[in-house]
Amino acid sequence: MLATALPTPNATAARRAAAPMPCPVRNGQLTGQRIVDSLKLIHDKLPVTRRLLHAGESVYEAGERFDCLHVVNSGFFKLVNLSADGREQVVGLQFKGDWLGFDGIADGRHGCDATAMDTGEVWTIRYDALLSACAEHPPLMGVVHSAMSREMTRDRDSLLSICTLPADARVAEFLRNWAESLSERGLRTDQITLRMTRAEIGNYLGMKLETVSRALSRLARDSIIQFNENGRRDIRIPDLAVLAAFVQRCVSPEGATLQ
Amino acid sequence: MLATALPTPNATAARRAAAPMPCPVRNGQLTGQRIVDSLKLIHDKLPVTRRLLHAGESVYEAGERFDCLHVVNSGFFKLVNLSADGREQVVGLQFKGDWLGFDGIADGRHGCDATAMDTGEVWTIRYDALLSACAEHPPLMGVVHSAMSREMTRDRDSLLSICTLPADARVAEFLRNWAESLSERGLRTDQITLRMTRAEIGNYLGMKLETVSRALSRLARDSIIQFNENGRRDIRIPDLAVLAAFVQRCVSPEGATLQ
DNA sequence: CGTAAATTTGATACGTTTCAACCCTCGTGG
DNA sequence: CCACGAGGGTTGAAACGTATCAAATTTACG
Repeated sequence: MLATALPTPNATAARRAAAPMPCPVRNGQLTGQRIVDSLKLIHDKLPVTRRLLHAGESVYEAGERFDCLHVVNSGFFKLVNLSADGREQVVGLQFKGDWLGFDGIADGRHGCDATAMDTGEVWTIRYDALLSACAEHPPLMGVVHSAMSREMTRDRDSLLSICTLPADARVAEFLRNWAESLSERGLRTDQITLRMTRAEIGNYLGMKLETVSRALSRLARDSIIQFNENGRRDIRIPDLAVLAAFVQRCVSPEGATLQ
Repeated sequence: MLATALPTPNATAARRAAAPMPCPVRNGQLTGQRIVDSLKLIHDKLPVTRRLLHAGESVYEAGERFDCLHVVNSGFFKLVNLSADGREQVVGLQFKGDWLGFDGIADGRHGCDATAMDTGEVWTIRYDALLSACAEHPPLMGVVHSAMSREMTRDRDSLLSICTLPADARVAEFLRNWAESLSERGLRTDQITLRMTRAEIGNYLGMKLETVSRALSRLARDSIIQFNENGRRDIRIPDLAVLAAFVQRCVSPEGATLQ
């Protein structure tokens, strides 16, 4: 039993599972509505500057002075953390409705690079303007806090996966999360196009590119995913539940289907 | 070269290092002042409820309804993220001046357990009361945002270490960060007492307890740290620079002392 | 169309985990 | 007072999973 690594009694392991958990589809729809509503609120109440970026262009870079936050309106973006000695780590993937730049608030400088992964648009908002607007329009503050809070939760779930799942399961979880993000935004989840190289995926998941490649090959061999005819960047997920079940099987290799 | 795992050109690797980086001691003093000032502001402007906790007691648990945030006034606390299937992961260690509970804002429920590691006090603040107070007293909002932002930055630095450093260096970095936290709070850094078991440290760093034990033994053998006469929970760090140098040596095993 | 980049796959090396034994400390109760 | 047991820690040997190195193949793109 993995969880016994911590002395804390694990009688409460299923607490989180016990929390109200609406069905994924409905939750996706609710989340989708939240994203749409938030974007509308931002657009209506804030002085935003629209900015179009192409793949590889950066919204900001680590070390730059922090003045603005950005909301992703389309496309998707990676956050890369850099160490002084040149190590780099993808620490986040941001989709429509997600924010960029919170990490700069504390010390007035950005701590990460934010880079477009394909063509996309961000809405740029001066932080001081945001604060003024929030003062006049409190619900806006709720939107901002929720976005920060959600980002922390996502980062921690990501850390949990990295530290507790073997490579194959990590890749499966990654695909599942990606599909979930698409679902929340009202997009189809059976057909997903990764706009990241194996090296980027591997960096994000804490493994090497070859390991990602092998994991995907195994998932395909077991028919948990399929590659499209064209290239190997398009992945079909016949059944998300099967993908989730695979992750569970990696965690508890019992034959029994518990819960 | 590790960094070539990502296609992004790495010409900018030292950007972060190039950012203004005051000497550690002075930075510690500045941070210490910030912590003191923040706590004073919170205490003056907010209706706080003081709450004393003993080792093992929880401030809140995952799944509980979110109503309040908490500021650590003394002691230290761990944040443990739980998955539905029982995996658990220490995702944060919070010291004096740090906040607890941000992760609950987004969906109204806490996503982690927050547990006291020794006797300590938190100041509990109703979230709605905090919002009202911030509306009347804007600097307070800055304090809250900074705290959230800093927590995100710290989590990402932690992820960077976990994904890019070998076990020994991770343990060394952990000790260095711990000492840095103490330094920022005006405490002595040559003598630190870990109030965590090897299993907890290992979980936090993404390795097993035996690996932590071996890493500490090796650091001690190389005189980078020393164990105290009493027990092996008290660790002396003769020279923080040597500890930092050890981490660098793990990353770039060249004999040359670059920069 | 040709070249560079990305991907796959195999063989091997390496680091961490697993399993096991043993030690130490501390609190408890015979 | 000391025997005892529980929890934490250390260390060794072997097993395991992932990284590394090295092809060969496919894909992207000027």
